[in-house]
Formats: sequence, C-alpha cells, structure tokens
Amino acid sequence: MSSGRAVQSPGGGELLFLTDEQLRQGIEAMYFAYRGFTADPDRILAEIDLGRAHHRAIHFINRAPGTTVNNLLSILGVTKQSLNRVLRALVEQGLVESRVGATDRRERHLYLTEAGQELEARLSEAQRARMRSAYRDAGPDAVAGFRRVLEAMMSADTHRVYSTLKDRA
Amino acid sequence: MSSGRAVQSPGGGELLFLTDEQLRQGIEAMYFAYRGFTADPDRILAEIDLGRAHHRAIHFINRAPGTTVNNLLSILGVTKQSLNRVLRALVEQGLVESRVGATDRRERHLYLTEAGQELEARLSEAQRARMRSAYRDAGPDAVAGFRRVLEAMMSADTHRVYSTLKDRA
DNA sequence: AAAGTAAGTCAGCCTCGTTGACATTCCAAG
DNA sequence: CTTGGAATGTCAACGAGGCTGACTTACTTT
Repeated sequence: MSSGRAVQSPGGGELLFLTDEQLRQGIEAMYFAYRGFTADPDRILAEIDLGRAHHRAIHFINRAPGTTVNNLLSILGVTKQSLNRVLRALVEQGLVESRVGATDRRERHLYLTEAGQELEARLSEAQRARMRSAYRDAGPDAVAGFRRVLEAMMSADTHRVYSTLKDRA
Repeated sequence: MSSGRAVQSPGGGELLFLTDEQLRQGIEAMYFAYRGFTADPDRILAEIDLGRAHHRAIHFINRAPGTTVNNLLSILGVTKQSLNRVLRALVEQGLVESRVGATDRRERHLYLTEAGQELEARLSEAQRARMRSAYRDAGPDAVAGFRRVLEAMMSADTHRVYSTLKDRA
C-alpha cells in the first residue's frame, strides 16, 4: 500500500508525489469504508422503521442535549423542513422530547427521552465496536493519520462545526 | 489529537486502549469528511441534473469498461432495479453506451461514450484534487494510516470487492 | 421440447433530500 | 404602545434514488 513519496519541490519545500492511481484507490477506499461505517446502525434502525437521518439527529441531540432545532440544522447541513420530518417521527415514537424555549418561545429545545437514550446507546455501541476493531487492526499510528486525513478532507465550514463540537467534548 | 495508547493485555499481547470519546470523534470525523468528499462532484452533477448514484456508476464503468450490469451491481451493492433507473438516464443523456453481449446475449456491456469520459474526467479530477490536498496536508505517514483504517472498517464482502478492483489496477 | 436459471425492465412504494407558503414569537423603530 | 420585519419552527408537495414484486427475454440443462 504505497502512500506517495516525498520529493523536493522547485521552491525547495518538501512535496508529496501522488499518482492518479493512488488517489483513486483512496477515493474507492473512502466509498467502500463509508458503507461499512453505516452498515451496523442501519440494520438496527431498519428494525424499528427509522433511517440514517434519524440516527444523525439522535447522535447530535445526545451530544448536546437541549440544543435547538436551528443549531442542529447547522450541524447537519440540511434544510429545516427535512430535519422537521425526522424530528416529528422521533417525537411521535417517544424517543425525543421537544420543549418550548424558556427565554425565547420560538425555539424548541431537544432532549432524548429514556427510550431515546437507550436507542442511542445501542446504535453508537454498534458503530463504536466497528471503529474500535478497525483502530485495533490498524494500530495507533494509523489512527492518528486517519484522523489527520479526514480533517483535511472536510470543507472549511464543516471543519469549523466539527472542531467546535470536538473542543467542547 | 490522541489516537489511543498501547497497553499490555492480560495475555501479554499489546492492546490499544480507546476511550468512547476517542471513538466518537473518529465517527464524527468520518461523517463530516464524507460530506466534503462528495461535495465537489455533487456540485458538478447538480448542474446537469444528475446525482451521486450516477457518479458511482460512471466511476466504475470507467474503471472496468465493458463490465456487465450484473457485475456493476455486485460492486455497488444496490438492486438491479435501482441501478437500472440510473443507467437509463445515463444512456438517454448519451454518457453511457449499453451493448448486447456477443457470446451471451442476455448480458449488456457498458461503456462510457466520449461525452461520458469527459464528464468522468471532470468529476474525478475534482475529487482527486481534494484528496490530493488532504493527503499533502496530512503527510505520507498519515496517508498510509488512513488507508489502513479504512480497509479495516469495510465489511468483509465489501473488502473483497475493493481488493479485487485494486489488484487489477 | 420443457423446465429452470440468469439478465434486464416496468411498476409502484418509502426515505430523505429539496422549495414554497405559512404561523408564531420576538424585537426595534416610530 | 404598536407595528413591521426578522427569526424560528411547521405543513404541503415534489424529486432522487433506495427497495420489493412481477414480468420478458435469452440461455442452459435434462
């Protein structure tokens, strides 16, 4: 598995030489890996007639309980109309509670119910198990590199959202 | 960016200790990075009323010209009915040509037309540019680690498809 | 030739994106 | 105050691209 070769650039700085073939393998790896990444939660969600969109909402509500719809929107990068359908389903199934804001009553603050927390735990345990196994197979140095490449691959605004979330962990 | 710590397991082997927090950061990084990964091609595709599914088909037809529908199916992991709709659009737009098999006339062999090749080049150049930039930011060691983790994250059967493609590059 | 299998197509459903129209609430200017 | 605009969230309807089921066509096996 070649990962490119450091060569001297004309300006003197070190440059990474990458063939189109190496890049394409990276692209395909990303595509196939993402399928594995979502496979386990998808199976669990299908049992209870929910989809990946519900998982994402549950994940980030769990991450920041009491978040508003608008805030969740900017994390997920979808339209509010799209998120709304997902949230409605989650509320109807008793997995999420939506409370009118105390100071600003236009806002809705979102929380996982008991049942929502249980589902979240199930989903994220499945996903973490795969991630843990991949990390162990690949080793600690690989993991650091993995993270570095992923962060470099994000779009600038997405990277900002990611960092904000990470920093307040 | 911590990537876990090597500790001695009871049996004496080395084990990677990973907190749930570390794993969750990896999960979020994967999610946000995948959005960046698809963003550039998506923009180009939207201009001509095509979607990600068309990109995938174009990518793998370009990779293995003359491939059959069935073969493409097993690479993409979708149903033939779903792929069929996508292929029909591509043929109608003159991007893909579907030729009846010479030896077995049930089969359809798929090829990119001139226009299809041009679009493929545009899409994959955009995607490679981002990948190249991410690789350069992260450095060669990071790239090797990135690839190792991704491969370990694939499901077994997907990994097989990926390897087969890679080996005959 | 008849039965079975494989490849592809047509029809119709569901999820989850999208845009448009709207109700509610807040706030700042008059 | 009040009133006009901005912010927040909801309802409706459309489209892409997954899915299953039923089918046709073409090849293979007996």
